[in-house]
Amino acid sequence: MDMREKMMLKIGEFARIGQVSIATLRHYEKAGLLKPTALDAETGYRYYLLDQLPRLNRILALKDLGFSLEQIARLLEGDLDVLQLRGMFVLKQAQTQQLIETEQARLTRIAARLQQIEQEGIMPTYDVRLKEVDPVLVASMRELVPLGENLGRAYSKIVAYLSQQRVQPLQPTLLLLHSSYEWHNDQMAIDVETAVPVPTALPENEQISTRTVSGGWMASTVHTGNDLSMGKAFVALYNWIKDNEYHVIGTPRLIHLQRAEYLEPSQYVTEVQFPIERQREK
Amino acid sequence: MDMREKMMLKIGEFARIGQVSIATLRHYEKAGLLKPTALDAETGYRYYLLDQLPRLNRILALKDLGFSLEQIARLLEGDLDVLQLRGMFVLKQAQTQQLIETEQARLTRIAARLQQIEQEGIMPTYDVRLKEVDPVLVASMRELVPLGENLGRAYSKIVAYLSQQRVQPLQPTLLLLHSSYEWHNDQMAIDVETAVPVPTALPENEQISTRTVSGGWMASTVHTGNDLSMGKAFVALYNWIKDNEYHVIGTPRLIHLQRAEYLEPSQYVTEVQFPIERQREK
DNA sequence: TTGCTCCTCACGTCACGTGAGGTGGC
DNA sequence: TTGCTCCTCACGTCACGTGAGGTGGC
Repeated sequence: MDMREKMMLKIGEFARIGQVSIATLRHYEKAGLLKPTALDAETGYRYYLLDQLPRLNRILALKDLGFSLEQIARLLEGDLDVLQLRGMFVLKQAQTQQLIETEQARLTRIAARLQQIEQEGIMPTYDVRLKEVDPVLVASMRELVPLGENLGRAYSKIVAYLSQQRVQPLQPTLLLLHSSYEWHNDQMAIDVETAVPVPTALPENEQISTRTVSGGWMASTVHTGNDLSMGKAFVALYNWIKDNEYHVIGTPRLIHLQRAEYLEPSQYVTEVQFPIERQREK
Repeated sequence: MDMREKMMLKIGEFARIGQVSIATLRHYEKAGLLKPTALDAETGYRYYLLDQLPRLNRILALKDLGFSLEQIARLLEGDLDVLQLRGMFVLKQAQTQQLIETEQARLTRIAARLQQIEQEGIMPTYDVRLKEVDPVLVASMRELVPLGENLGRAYSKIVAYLSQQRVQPLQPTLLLLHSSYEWHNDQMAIDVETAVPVPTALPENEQISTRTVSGGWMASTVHTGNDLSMGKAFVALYNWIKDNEYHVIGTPRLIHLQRAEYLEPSQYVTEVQFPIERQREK
């Protein structure tokens, strides 16, 4: 090699100086980010100049800022004006900020789980999920149900009315718990609305009306078994909502995913939902 | 279907209730996480029971905590004792914490870049990288070099000595800048050590000694061109170190990656390194 | 002749998403 | 017959890492 020329580096040397793997350099070539200055036509050997080191460093610096190779290619093209350049960095900044917040929330949930595991010595029974539900049209009836009685006793009345109106009830039935237990006629009672989804509005009845139950974000868990054993599901939901800095903004709901006369109560499957909202910032 | 049996759900219904995609359910089956209760041998249709919803929710909750499907499989196996269970969560917590710190650091770097772009209206010239370098054995000579003179003027003396000792100098030469400019004999001068890597120790000489230059973490950037225009590289390094909450813990180094008599100074390639350390926590 | 470095495919990663091409029940 | 739902491959994603099988220069 002519000593008066700049040093040509084989891929291994350039990789060592640049502190990257050979595979990375080949990958960057395929991605159009960094082409060897020379290619030996016979052997296919790649040759690099040290002049290319700043470009490699720029690629690695941008990657370190979180840009994809495709974005880096655009950034290196040089045909961006300052506003576009700034835009890409502002966007990346926002995405990174968002990611951090997501991970912080995750950390909170992990810590809550860990505490449960340490207290109970086992994986908690109920898994809470955040979900968005759609509004739904229902035929509903609201009443005070004395303690101990079947919460959904209005269900058969609604079904009878629907059948009389020749309307098919849609699965599954919702119960909206408008209050906790309270006194009513010397008994503890609960103010509950039984709501059966229907495909279309019905004429009013003195007891049964058609309305739209609102949708929105819910903290949700699934309970298997009879209604009396549902307390822990409520506790799990409450704790999750508290630990994750949400708060309740409406009536709790029970969704009778699996329930029928011919089933044992131990086979019932009920989803419990609490409508929630992010805690306001302090 | 016998009405006295539990409802069998087709994959689409189960997916809708569980708020996941059909592809996800099929994927979880392949991963051994959630098998349909029944498979129609003729059609291949998958059938699920609502009883499986809690398991799906558990899978999704664990995924939401950041576990991989393989880890979730282990967590669901149930053959973990509390210590192992706790261990997996503690590990995940630590990893998440680590990730957040990494992203925070990234955010700091993005903000610094963004500020540079807004001030200079262009992508900064120098890209700083963090790298770890190995200790290296060198033949070195330290002297005070007056302002304006070639910093590496000791280089030829060392090379001559090495040649006399029949030792090949290894590329590339290092300069260690032991001080900034200071007064010396009525002139500004800089205390600089020229260090040529050698494969083996040499006998002492009144001017040239063999020693090991320490390794460690460096903030590094690459300058192309002559030494006089190197100021901006130093500024870029200083700012990066400050912005990223490191601090300098040793002498700056210049590495003559590309430099020779026959080259134009504009073709010189020099790496500038500052040994650094994480800022102590407040 | 033996290492050493380089070459080009091709496949794997992770958790699915997205067709392509085909079948079964109302 | 026409939608609708389901089926099974197969490929793509992103930035490389890791062989397998082969070649060129000291």
